[in-house]
Amino acid sequence: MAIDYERDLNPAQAEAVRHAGGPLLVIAGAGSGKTRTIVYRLAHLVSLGADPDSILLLTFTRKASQEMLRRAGLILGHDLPAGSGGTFHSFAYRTLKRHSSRLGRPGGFTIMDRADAADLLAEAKERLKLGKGDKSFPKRATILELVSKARNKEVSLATVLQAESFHLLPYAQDLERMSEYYARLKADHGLYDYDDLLFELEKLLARDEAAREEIRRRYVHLMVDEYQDTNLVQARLVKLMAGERGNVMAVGDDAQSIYAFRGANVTNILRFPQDFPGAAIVRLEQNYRSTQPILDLTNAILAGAAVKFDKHLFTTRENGEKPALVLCHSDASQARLVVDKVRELSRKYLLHEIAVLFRAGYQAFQLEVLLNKAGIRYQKFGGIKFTEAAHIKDVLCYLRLVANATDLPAWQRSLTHIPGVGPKTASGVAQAVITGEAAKLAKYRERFPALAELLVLLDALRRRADPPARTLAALLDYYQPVLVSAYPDDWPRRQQGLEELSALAGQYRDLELFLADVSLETPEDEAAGQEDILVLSTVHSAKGLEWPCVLLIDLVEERFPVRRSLASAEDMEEERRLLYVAATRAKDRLLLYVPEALFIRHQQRHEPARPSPFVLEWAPELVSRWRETYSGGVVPAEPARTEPAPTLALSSPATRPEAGTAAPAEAPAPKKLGRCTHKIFGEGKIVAFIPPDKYRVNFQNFGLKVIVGQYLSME
DNA sequence: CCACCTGCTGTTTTT
DNA sequence: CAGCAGGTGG
Repeated sequence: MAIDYERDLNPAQAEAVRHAGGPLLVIAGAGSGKTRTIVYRLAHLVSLGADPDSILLLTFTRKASQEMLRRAGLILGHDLPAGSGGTFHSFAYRTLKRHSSRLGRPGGFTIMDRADAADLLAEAKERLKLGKGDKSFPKRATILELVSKARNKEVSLATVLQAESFHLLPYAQDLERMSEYYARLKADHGLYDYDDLLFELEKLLARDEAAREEIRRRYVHLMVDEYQDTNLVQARLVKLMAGERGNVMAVGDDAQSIYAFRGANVTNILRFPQDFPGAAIVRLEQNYRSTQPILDLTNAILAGAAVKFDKHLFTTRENGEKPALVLCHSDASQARLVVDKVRELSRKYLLHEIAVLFRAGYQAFQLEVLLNKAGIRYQKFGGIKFTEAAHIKDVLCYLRLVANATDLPAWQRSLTHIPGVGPKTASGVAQAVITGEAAKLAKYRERFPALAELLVLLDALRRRADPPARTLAALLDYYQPVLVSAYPDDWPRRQQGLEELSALAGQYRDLELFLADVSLETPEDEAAGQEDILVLSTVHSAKGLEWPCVLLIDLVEERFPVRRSLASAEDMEEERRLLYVAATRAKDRLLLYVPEALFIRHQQRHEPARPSPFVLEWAPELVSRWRETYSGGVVPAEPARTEPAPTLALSSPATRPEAGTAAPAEAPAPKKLGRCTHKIFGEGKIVAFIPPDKYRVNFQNFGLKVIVGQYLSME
């Protein structure tokens, strides 16, 4: 197979592809053909005689890794050898498993997902008798987040608390103790959390020369994508594996760093030339993805960053529609408008060429309901995963017990499904099983006949060591009545998921490997991408992907950026980069939705929302503006001119002078204090002007509120 | 002593 | 709507 490098690549891409050896850093702007460059380089190396088995492709996210391997397979004309690439975590698992005899963990090890880790922390809390009766003791999810962040950033728990949760500082000691106990529980029960995979691999490579040499011999060429998302230990792993030879190609974009929250460190990519002396550096700046109007907007988003990026993307795709900014009454009507728009677009585009993006998984709930009603098929990425669904976890826990009889969280979960058994009994039984206290166990078996049944089954399965699919089938028989009684309203739907799991298990011969893949690689959903199906995705999961049409919803304060980030300049910068990532996914059409009110669940009513501060930065010519009419249509909205009285009209957000450049005296003249109306709140009285653009309004039915002037009309 | 029920709270992103 | 704490009844 001959690849025409001259035809397919621009000079910068070709330079990266032809790079002879030694370290190479590719700074690749969004849509600049980054994946293409990696894939062509891989093909080039193979054409020069490199063994495909000797090339390792690593990234942080599973999505990006799958996409990279898929495209590499396409250009090479065949699938890459298994083990050619994956996420850092899955690579770490495979390597650790291969060297498990050297790890001093004879019983094998099980990977815990977030829920398991939280359960184990709860166990630690229980045993240490911490936080009893203290309502403000941090929740286990919060603690897990803090513990993991401390590890990822490689600082003390106290430092993390100091930096972002000072209100929890009084608990620093308790949390420290919990964290230590948690680590001990993991070691005692053959459990690894996600972070352990990376640190254990580092330990192995650093201490065990034979293992290190084996890896270095095996992987001659290392390619790391999304390098800006690596954390400290990942960067050290790359260094350890590359060795003296330093055949590392790191690809990334500092402007797309969106994982600082889990310890990703942009300085990794900035420091690459120092970490790997003599590194060649190639910059890819021509964008092949988006039209110029879309790039104008994304360049503007970056221009507002506090840390300026030395980046200005350009394209030859001069023509195209401006991004559309759509004002809608509420998030509920936004969902309806999005469905309408998807229907309209689907006349010109295939459904899978359209994506709806959002900041957090729950923001798609209303939309999902409407899509189901409209009969539009969709696939959702991000948010709750297949394997996190309760019934799937149940069954996986039985399997885990077959693979690892000391898996404490798995015991807890499996045993509490037995009638009459709760957390305490479960803990006691697990303890008795693990330590082999036969007498104690016999008592438990007597008291709970169903327990005896489960123990016999697990024992038999462990001895038989069948292929995973057969073991799973036996366990499903056992689980069936549990499923029906635990989920009386929707067990048939859940059963389908279990069948999918069975099908997946059929592809494996090794139980441990099956379990690891289930927690480290998203099992491809039944709709595997190429089908004609709409994509819903969090912005994080959309990274590295592209669509002709992108609809971005909920561009309001508190949702994008999320509320918590408003307090910290650093977090706000990450939100900005996140918005940049979202907008740069679009090739032809970009639609941005700004609801003016959000449904507040616990109050059962709508509250007004303010547009995202990022939206307020955009100059009027960057976007076309639209608003929802009261009859549910969408009409062009001329900025500012729609205001009834020019003297009262505040400059529209887009024309507002840069904050800080305008002296207070130059601020727009305040509206008269007097009566006004608001779409949601109805009639009210303006009682004060709050520069630069807000009013305090006393509404007849809602009381005092602070409202952006733009949303008030005067009588 | 412990499982189960009831009522309150507060919602990010990934491996 | 889940996750969690505190009360209750077995």
